Amino acid sequence: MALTRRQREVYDYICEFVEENGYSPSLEEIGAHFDLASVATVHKHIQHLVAKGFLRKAWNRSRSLEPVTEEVSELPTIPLLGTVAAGSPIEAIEERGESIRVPAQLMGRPQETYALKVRGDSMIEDQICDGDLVIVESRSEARNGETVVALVGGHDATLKRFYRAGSQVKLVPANSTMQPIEVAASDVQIQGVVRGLIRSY
Amino acid sequence: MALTRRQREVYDYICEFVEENGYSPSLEEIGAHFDLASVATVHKHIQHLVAKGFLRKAWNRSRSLEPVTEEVSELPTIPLLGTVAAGSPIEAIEERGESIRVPAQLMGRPQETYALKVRGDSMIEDQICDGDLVIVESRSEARNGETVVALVGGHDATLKRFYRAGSQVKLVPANSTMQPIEVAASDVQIQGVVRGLIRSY
DNA sequence: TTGACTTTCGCTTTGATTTCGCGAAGCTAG
DNA sequence: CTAGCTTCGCGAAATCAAAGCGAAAGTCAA
Repeated sequence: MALTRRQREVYDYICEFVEENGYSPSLEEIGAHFDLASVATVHKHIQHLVAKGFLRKAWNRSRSLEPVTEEVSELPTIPLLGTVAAGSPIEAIEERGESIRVPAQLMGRPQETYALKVRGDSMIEDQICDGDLVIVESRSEARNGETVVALVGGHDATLKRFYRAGSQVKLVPANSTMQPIEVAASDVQIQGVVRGLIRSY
Repeated sequence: MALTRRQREVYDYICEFVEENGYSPSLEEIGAHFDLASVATVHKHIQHLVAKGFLRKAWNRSRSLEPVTEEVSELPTIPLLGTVAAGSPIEAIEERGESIRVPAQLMGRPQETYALKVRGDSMIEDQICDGDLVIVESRSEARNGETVVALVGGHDATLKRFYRAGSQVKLVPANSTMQPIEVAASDVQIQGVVRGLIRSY
């Protein structure tokens, strides 16, 4: 989406104006700067800029122009859904409404990622410990060996390693003092796969 | 959400007032400053500012205006300085010029925080493994038990647990197959203390 | 209770944005 | 070259939001 020369000039002027004044110029002011006799002209330029993604604006709102800054490294915000038991499955995921920001490198598809606070030490041998935040990508399938959030029996969420053999699924804790859970694949619902981890000391 | 000129003026005045007096102006005072005859006008401006996220206020409380500091979207960027050996000290910290953004909850003082990529498995029992990114707060002193980045003999950076007994310092790897380093306090320079950890699968 | 504030209501004015239809240039493909 | 496209420009009318007034009612803290 390339701009024409005129559009570029208008865009630059708007940016400059906003930078300087803290509010956006009116169509008339823009027109005056370019010696244009009709605001309709300015309006059309702005529509093009919006269409091409260089500007955002609210409809029919005074001075609502906003240059779109290509925030290269804007941190995605994802919801913190609740707590997941790393040990025996004790509680399901529950909505808590919080949200956190995570580094982009931990994220796959932005819309389908969420965070859970880990409870218990059952994944300790995978270096996931109590209190850690795991970044989970929402998926309904997993590959062998991946660490997953799984719903067993429809109501208990748990964090385990996933292995499938035929129609049987093994959910293995990374803790040698604990036993794997082995159930029919139909009784397990994969909620997501762990993509990242954040720990705060 | 862009402001109109008037809204920006009002907002600026409120900020200035708060800055100067330590409390927020009343509607009447704001009105007086702009020669407005009705507080209703001021009230409307403030409602817009609140709606656009520039101001917060308590309902029906005198002088409860609070300019919203843009801290929410202002994400701390910290430099990724290089690699630190979690095992035997093999290489010093070296500048690589990269930088990453981290969640605010991992940060202490923004200016004095940096990240290092961990190499080796010597901190494995503290659930820090090869490839992890540790968030380090720059400090020259540490308390017993903290995980630190230390310079031993002036040139080798290493990640260890810190224990001090008198003038002796013990740097303990969290890996039972490895030996602690024990040296005079004068030979150890603490570079920083680990505050957080980020792992990407 | 009182007085210092904030909310809310209806109404007017002012200022900006939208939308119309029209025309002149300029680019581009057939 | 030229038909068909897009950009760029004009001006006027319509529409809507912002910005203002004054008065009355409601709240809170002291």
